[in-house]
Amino acid sequence: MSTISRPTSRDVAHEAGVSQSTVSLVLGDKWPGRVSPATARSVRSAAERLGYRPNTAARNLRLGTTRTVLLMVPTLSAPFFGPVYTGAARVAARHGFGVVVSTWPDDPAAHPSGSPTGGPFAAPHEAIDGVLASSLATSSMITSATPGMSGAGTTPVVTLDSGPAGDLVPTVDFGVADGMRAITAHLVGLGHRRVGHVAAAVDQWTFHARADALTAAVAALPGVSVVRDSCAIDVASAKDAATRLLERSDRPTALVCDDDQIAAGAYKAARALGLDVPSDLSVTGFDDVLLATALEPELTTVRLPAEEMGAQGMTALLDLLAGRRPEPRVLPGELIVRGSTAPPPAL
Amino acid sequence: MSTISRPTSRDVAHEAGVSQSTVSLVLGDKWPGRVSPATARSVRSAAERLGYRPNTAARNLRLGTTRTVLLMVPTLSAPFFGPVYTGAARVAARHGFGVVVSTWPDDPAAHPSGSPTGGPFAAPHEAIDGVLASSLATSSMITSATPGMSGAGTTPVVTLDSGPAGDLVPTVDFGVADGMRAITAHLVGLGHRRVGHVAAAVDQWTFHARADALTAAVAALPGVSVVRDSCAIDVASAKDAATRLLERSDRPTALVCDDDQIAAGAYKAARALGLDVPSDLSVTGFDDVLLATALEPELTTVRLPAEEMGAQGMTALLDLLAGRRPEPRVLPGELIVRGSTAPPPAL
DNA sequence: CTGAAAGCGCTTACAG
DNA sequence: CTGAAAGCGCTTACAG
Repeated sequence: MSTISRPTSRDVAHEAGVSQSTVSLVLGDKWPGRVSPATARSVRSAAERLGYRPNTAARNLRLGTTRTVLLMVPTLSAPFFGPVYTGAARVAARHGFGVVVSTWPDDPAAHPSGSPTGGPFAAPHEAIDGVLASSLATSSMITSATPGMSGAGTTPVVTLDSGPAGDLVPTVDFGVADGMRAITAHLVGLGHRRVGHVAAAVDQWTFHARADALTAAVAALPGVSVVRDSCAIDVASAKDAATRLLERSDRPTALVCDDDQIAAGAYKAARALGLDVPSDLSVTGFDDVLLATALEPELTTVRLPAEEMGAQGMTALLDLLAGRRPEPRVLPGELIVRGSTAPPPAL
Repeated sequence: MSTISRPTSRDVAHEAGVSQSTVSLVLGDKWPGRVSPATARSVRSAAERLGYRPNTAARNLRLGTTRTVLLMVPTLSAPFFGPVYTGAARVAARHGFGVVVSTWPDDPAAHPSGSPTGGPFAAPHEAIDGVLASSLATSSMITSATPGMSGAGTTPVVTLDSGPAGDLVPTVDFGVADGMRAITAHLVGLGHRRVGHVAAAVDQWTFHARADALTAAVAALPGVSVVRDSCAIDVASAKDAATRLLERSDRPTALVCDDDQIAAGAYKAARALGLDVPSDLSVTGFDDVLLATALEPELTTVRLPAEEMGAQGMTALLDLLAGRRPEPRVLPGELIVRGSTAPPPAL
């Protein structure tokens, strides 16, 4: 064995006194019935002794796969997507896969000089076996979710948090509609009748679903009404939108916010108008990121299992790569009641 | 050309009417002086026509490199490390490198069942060309920063936010000491004389540096004193630590917090004690993550260019891989004065 | 200036 | 049960 460079399967073969192909069979777990148990044992121990680890590039070249999947997210600067990656990478690693991340071309942080290629995707730096596409715009749904750089054929895709897709593609979604219904029930149970919705002006399935679910939930309840304004997902825009809602003559007594960051903006709007949260105004969020418990009072919100979504998405993609057709999955959100919601002020 | 699978350099050669090696020379930009310009042009156009992209696995196998670097961070669930990754990946992509992320083994989210291998590192799923190691514990500094899984020889390492390392390893750090000095000067300029330090009880260089810098800055100013308490980096622990400081008989008029999340805990402690920020108590943070402007009042803090650190770290690692010895770099933080600091209350 | 050939380290028929 | 051999798609001496 050479001590300079890392050992190859030939080194292991030499050490064990067998041929290189036998090593490959044993270490690839294809040996039962083809190699004697004793030989298999000696190969394993030789490999261990030498600290052998197979060369990924060689295996990939031979097999025509990369054991790499691409996770596409809107941005990595938002607190929500780190955990999605973590979950996906954990499951991937268990199966010898790596995960590379790419942000959509319109994320200025990742593509300062503009996207080099056409289409909705930035070309990844290397070939990939599959794509995990998170938070797609409703319009770009399925067709464009198939990157064009794969030469011919189609790259297997699983969409995350992008809504149902029939049989076209496996999906993993959050139960956002149930989450919105839980928020509505909670607020109405507290006595609220005029609800404001501070909606994210972002063309993603999840936000359309949130708005639709709130509208539907309120419509089912006589005497309850909802007014809506929308904003970008940043605190300043959210504060402006919330202020517009709170300056209406029929001021809402509760503000349902499309995510936790927007809720932070609603807090600011309330304070600026001299309204106390929660005694004058109830506020709810969505996601349950760190921010939710950093705010004062702590935020009533719907917890979305981001890491679990990454993990389940990767599991589905692995199934797909193995030729199976994974069922659509929906991960339930959980209403977490904290200090930002209370009965509306007495009339 | 086969329409089934993706084109290889042989397909391009056939299309251009040249040999495969000529294609390789041209596309690898090694042609000047060895291939005629006309031939080079025709190869390029053939490659373009076919949508040729070189097979990474084959190149890696031939060259013995992976064009993959490993970014090791404490956790991806904290808002700080997403941008570090983004910056590193951006520079890497420009040079045909990919970045895989791994968290230290003690991150429970990423390693639910414990770390399989010994040593301070979880083994990455594949071979790598280099390591970007962020936020090392002071004790584990250099020696353990060299993963043992690279067979023989050493894997090139650049440390981020882990302090100076002499000539042992290239480093990229933040100017945290200057940042602390700026905070101190700001507070003392406002009239504060009793400062509390809510320190992160985390064994990383950056936090030791923050504490030391604050101690030194205060020691240089007659009549100014500092008291210190420490906590884990979460809002609840920070609230407790801040409360202990604020219940002292010589209550500080300003709380210098080791990061923005800790500052959020300080806000809570203040509110619980009926103290207004900033009229009764000034609070400062560190990092300037999203949270800083979500809080009310918005937080005076030191902005740390996280994405820039990722980018510069990758640049340094690329230099190192090219055989150069990149100089240590220090990225200055910037004091951002917002609404959480004001003169101390009149006596 | 151009091409034929070796070889990176694997996996997998195929022959014995 | 075991081994010799082909070949994945590149890069780079080497020969012409």
